[in-house]
Amino acid sequence: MKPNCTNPEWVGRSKCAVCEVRHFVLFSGMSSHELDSALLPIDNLHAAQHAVLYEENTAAPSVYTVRSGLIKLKVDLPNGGQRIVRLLRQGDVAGIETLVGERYHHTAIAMQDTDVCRIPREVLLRLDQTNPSIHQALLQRWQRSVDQADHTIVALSTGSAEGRMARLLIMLGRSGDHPGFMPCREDMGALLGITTETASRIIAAFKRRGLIHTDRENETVCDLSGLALLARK
Amino acid sequence: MKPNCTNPEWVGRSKCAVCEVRHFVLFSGMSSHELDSALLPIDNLHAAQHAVLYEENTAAPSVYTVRSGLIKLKVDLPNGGQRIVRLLRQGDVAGIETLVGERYHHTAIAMQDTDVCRIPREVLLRLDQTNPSIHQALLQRWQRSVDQADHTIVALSTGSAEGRMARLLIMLGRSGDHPGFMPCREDMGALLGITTETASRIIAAFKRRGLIHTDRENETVCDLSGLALLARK
DNA sequence: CGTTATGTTGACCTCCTTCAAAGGCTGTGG
DNA sequence: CCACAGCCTTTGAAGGAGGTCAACATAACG
Repeated sequence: MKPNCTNPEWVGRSKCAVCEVRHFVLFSGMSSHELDSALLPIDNLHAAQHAVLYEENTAAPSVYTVRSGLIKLKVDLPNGGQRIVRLLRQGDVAGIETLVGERYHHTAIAMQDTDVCRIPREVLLRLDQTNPSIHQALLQRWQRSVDQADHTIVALSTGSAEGRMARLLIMLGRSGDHPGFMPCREDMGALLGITTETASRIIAAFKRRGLIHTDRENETVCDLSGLALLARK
Repeated sequence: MKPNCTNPEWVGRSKCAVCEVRHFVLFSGMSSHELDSALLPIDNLHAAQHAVLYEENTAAPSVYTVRSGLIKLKVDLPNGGQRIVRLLRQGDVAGIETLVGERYHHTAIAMQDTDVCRIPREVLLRLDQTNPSIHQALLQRWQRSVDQADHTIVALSTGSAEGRMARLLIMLGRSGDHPGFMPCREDMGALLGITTETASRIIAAFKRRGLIHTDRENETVCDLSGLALLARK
């Protein structure tokens, strides 16, 4: 995981005021002046695909906000398997549990090349107490986590494997950041609570049925309306 | 849903200072004086079994904290079915989403006779801004919602139906409030993402295997260590 | 005492898992 | 440049787990 601080634009801390996604991330409510005067020890990091941001049950010093890319939060199962609990995209927050607890509740791994801001626990705690707009933004992120968890219960863990897969593809398709990103079959299985083989079979069947194409640039395009039909039942 | 206000002890608002579960609920951080002087328009309600606290997608004027009993949060599925997203017990909070949004995200229904405190949205928003201990308690409840949602993903929506059921029974057994409460089979199915029939079959099999007994008072007792074995895989 | 809701059980069939093998893609070293 | 290893995907075959539909039992209730 490589800090962006080599770039002179990022001298030791991330200049949130010039961040192109600042409207999506936590500090969107702060004025440029506030941000400048805060001298925040916030780092802008680049996480290569498969990089691990933090691991389940380890000490939790930092919160991360996603600037671009895709992060999975997974937990290990007692039988050796694993389950992906949530996917995080632009504007989502990883590791908020650090604000009320000592340890991370998941393992966070980049599924694509991903840019994140790393914010120390204490900084965010202080901002939460002193800055009402940050406070409000924090509450919203927390609720977003709940909503996303609920979504993986209702949409990705309920009904037939085919229906779940359709809902997953729709969800990925709605991603503004990298439309049509295809996780590996193993991750799909861990997201839907099915085996890798079943995930592969379903994707293959979707391709044969024309619900998924892979164009010349190796990008996958989904027939969202067709998938929506499958997602209903 | 019947207000407790007929009881002279509860004259129009809940006297949180004398609440026997105040250490579990939101206002545990406030002094008696603070509570008394706040004149909070908080109602103490009794929800009979099957009573509906609020419905999905309706306007959200209030947050509820559970004083005793058991509440289910469910969502309706497009195909007519339903999925229970989480269970709330003593100290849990229902409807926090009201603090950052306009509508409830679930339907909340009492599974047993349940006592709740109903707190108006605005009151909680104000307390959150003015009282740091309330603020902290609120963050903790929010995180608890996330943890509970994650638990229903990992423990109740992953693995074989038998394993899920074992984990559900263990979870219900740990309930300090009403140990060994048995939901109806339909609710079990909706919690685990399986059919009512499968839930019934598994419970029946557990009884035959001696993992569950029903004693003379019709209370069910579980062999938690035996269930823990099944829960592992 | 019938009525209704809920739990149980059976039969059948579909879907998913499991185990195994083969194909395809990529990077590496000869 | 080719061969080979390693990883991921795909596919097959077989068995098991769970869904579906239906019948029946049981308990609660008017």
